[in-house]
Amino acid sequence: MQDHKTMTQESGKGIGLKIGAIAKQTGVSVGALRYYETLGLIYSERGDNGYRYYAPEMVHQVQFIKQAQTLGFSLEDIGEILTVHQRGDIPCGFVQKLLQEKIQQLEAQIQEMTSFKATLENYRDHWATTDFQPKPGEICPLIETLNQPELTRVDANHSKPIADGQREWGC
Amino acid sequence: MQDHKTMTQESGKGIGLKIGAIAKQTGVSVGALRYYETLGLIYSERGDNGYRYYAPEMVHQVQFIKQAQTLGFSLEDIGEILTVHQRGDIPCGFVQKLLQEKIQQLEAQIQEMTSFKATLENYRDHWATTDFQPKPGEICPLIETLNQPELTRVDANHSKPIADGQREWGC
DNA sequence: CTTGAGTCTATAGCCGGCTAGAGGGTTTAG
DNA sequence: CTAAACCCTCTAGCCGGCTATAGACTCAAG
Repeated sequence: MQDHKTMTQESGKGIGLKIGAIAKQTGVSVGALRYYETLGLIYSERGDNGYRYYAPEMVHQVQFIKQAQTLGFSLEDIGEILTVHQRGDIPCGFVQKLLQEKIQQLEAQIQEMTSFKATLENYRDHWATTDFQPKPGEICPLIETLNQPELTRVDANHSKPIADGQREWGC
Repeated sequence: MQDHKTMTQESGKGIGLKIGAIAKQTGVSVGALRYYETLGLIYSERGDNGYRYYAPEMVHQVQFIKQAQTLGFSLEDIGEILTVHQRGDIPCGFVQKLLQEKIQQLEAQIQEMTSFKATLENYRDHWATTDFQPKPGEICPLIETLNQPELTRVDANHSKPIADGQREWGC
């Protein structure tokens, strides 16, 4: 016995669940559900009143979508998974392939960000030991002197900075 | 002696540089320059023809914007830096503060992504040792069994997975 | 004088995953 | 019966940093 409201909506005329019932049971907003339908992730039958009526299995399908999102899958990915499923095939192999791709993308992004962070730390540490006084026409010598090759080429080697002595950070 | 075309545009009536000249000298598109102007990052005087005429210093200012972008600063950040500069203050301290914030945000993102990646790897490795056969009504048991607490709580401890034996991945 | 290159404004679109609102019709609880 | 709660479609907006049109004007070279 769920709650009263849900019950009446579920039974009603035996056609199916209205969109609000799906929303309540899944925690996904009505707007999002309509959006999923435009993407073909879920589907419904329409009553004479124009209302969407969903088969009870759609609750599960929406939960599946939510779950897949927590794994970082895009709605497009999820659409492909569901397409495989609806062809009658088992999408697990495909899901594993997608997951492996996600992991690799993540790895690449992490590397990129780590390297970038090292570059920024490099700048920060270098700047921390420098006095600044913009030359006429300069905005911020910190940024404007970045073209110096030793600074721009560092790339994740932040242990031993730059500072070869005689650079004219003359500001 | 730059090239001929640029020369004529630069001199002209002595009013300033037209937008195309700025674009050529900085490598920033005309559209982007107009966009910067709507954000207040650069400014121009208008001729009687309605054209923008830029002071030569604007070339430098646009290069500054580009350079600051390579450090990960948003155009909004850059606008604030330029505001400080145009007040007559030296923005270096402010820039250092912003940079430090960027580094910390980056660090937080990297940690988050690393942890997330570990979770995904955990799933992947667990799934690699499992046979899949969806139960009736299931779409992909890989995804649908994620609610099991040992799997969802892993968090960056990917060395010793889960698999306590008797789980009914009965599919 | 003509033609092509440059400039102007204003608007729409992109990426993803929605949310919010207007302006209607329908259903349901009391 | 009535009012609230629900449902519908269509449109616009968000985030950032632009790009890409359309339609009109101006300028420079031959």
